[in-house]
Amino acid sequence: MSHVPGLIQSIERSSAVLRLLAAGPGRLRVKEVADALALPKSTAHSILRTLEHVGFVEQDPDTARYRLGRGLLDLGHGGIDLNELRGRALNWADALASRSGEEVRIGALRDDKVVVVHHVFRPDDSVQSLDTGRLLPPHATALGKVLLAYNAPAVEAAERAGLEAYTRGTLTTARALARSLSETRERGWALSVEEWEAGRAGIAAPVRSFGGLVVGAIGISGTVERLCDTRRQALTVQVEHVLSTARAISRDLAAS
Amino acid sequence: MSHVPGLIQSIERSSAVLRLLAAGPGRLRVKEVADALALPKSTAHSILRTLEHVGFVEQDPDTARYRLGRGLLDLGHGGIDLNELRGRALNWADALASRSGEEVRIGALRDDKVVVVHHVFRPDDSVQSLDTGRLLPPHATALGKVLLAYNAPAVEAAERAGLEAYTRGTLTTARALARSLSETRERGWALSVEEWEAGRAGIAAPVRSFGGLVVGAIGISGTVERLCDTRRQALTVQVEHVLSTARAISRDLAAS
DNA sequence: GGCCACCGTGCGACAATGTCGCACGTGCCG
DNA sequence: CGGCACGTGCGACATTGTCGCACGGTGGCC
Repeated sequence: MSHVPGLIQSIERSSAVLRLLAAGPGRLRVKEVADALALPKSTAHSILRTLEHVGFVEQDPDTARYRLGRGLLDLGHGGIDLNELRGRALNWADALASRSGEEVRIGALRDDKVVVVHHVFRPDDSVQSLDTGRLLPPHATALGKVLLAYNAPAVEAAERAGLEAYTRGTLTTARALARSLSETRERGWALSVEEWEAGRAGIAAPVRSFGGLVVGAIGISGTVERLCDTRRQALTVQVEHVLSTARAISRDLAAS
Repeated sequence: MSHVPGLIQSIERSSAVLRLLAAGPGRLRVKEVADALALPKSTAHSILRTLEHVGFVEQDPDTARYRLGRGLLDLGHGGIDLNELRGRALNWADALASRSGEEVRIGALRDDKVVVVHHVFRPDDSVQSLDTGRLLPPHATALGKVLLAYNAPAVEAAERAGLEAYTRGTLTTARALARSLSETRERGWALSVEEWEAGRAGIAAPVRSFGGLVVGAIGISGTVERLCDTRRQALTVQVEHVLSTARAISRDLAAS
């Protein structure tokens, strides 16, 4: 049927599918959805498959019928399942630690703070404390800057909470932070050099789920000498290690 | 970014937009959405415009920022706004009445019954009762058969409630009803000849909103002699009147 | 108060993408 | 046990979504 140009047809159709499923309590067959919207079976099935993938609809394993999914409710209570992120990232984190020779952290935003979801020690180091579950300041760490770069409200919240200075290098003004976040977006990864602890640096990159939504960040941290060159710029090899790992986890999440 | 083939990219993206908007309490700018999902501004804007059109997001008129819309909540409480359907159909209903020379009804499903949303009298007839707000049986009227044809759960409900016989022509078996509904889907309009009241017939067609979702039906009713030929088949001219009017209202709704 | 930069919006062309037809295998109903 | 109808997957085509660019307006900074 004629559809208004300038609007995305498949999104209109998917919203119609959701409305249709919401209209009645009964679960619907593919054929019924196709009939209701005057679509070919294939097209309806393709839309349903995608909606199922993103969690907006669920398919009853027995009857093969579709109903609304839990993902829609989560929109109200807003949030990503951190356990899934952690589980998906476990394998890759170890590999990153051994390849880079540095400790690895995986983080996500929670209440305007960075929560460390997973932590892998530096391979050849003995005395380290387990950071899992710990909260980090978003504006002073590479992990945090990645998460802020792709989440505007969190930036405002962080500024409202005050940009506390931990070292002389900590970004304490909204201007400086905004510039750093913009740089992070452009190149796709974040760098933090002595902004949180003296002598230490961090490199982090975003972990994306389907649609490109940033659901977390993964990064390495170590001494400035090991992560940076003499001009305090991040070493390309280490950046590549982080980036490729982040992309691998993203691909993994998107295929779930 | 690489996306899984077999899935619809724009739907994945739109779900990511919704999740992003749900993640924080703050309203987001187009730029912020685009940055967060690593999309060009244009693409993000196109997705947001479509989501706004279907009611899943709303744009603050002052700040131009986007937030989640009421349409998402309506999914939980499932239902179409009947007032909008009525308002949109008012003008066209009058025109249909004068062109066809018959009375016009607009109906929608409510609790497995057909509720008459709007009613226009037959032009040259004086004594008629206003049907607006009245409930009609779905299986015995043309309006109802259109609505059932595109809503499978309602069919089950109607069968559970019992297919009451009003005349000798009323379809009282699930089989006969299913066949009639299938026929209705194929040709895109419904016919009812002496199934509800003796001597009277009805012709109805679906009113579709965006995505093709059937939100209501519009039809004419009159004596069998005026609506049908000698073989009790619907007159082509009257069918065309109903169909073109239904299409016009659908276009109107889709452009809202 | 003026300037500049950024943002929201719209258009157009290209190519990627969604759509559609067809066919397979399966489960249910008769 | 046979037949039908449904869910699912694949592939080719053409439509459609995407992206780059440019305009007008607004807000912020100096």
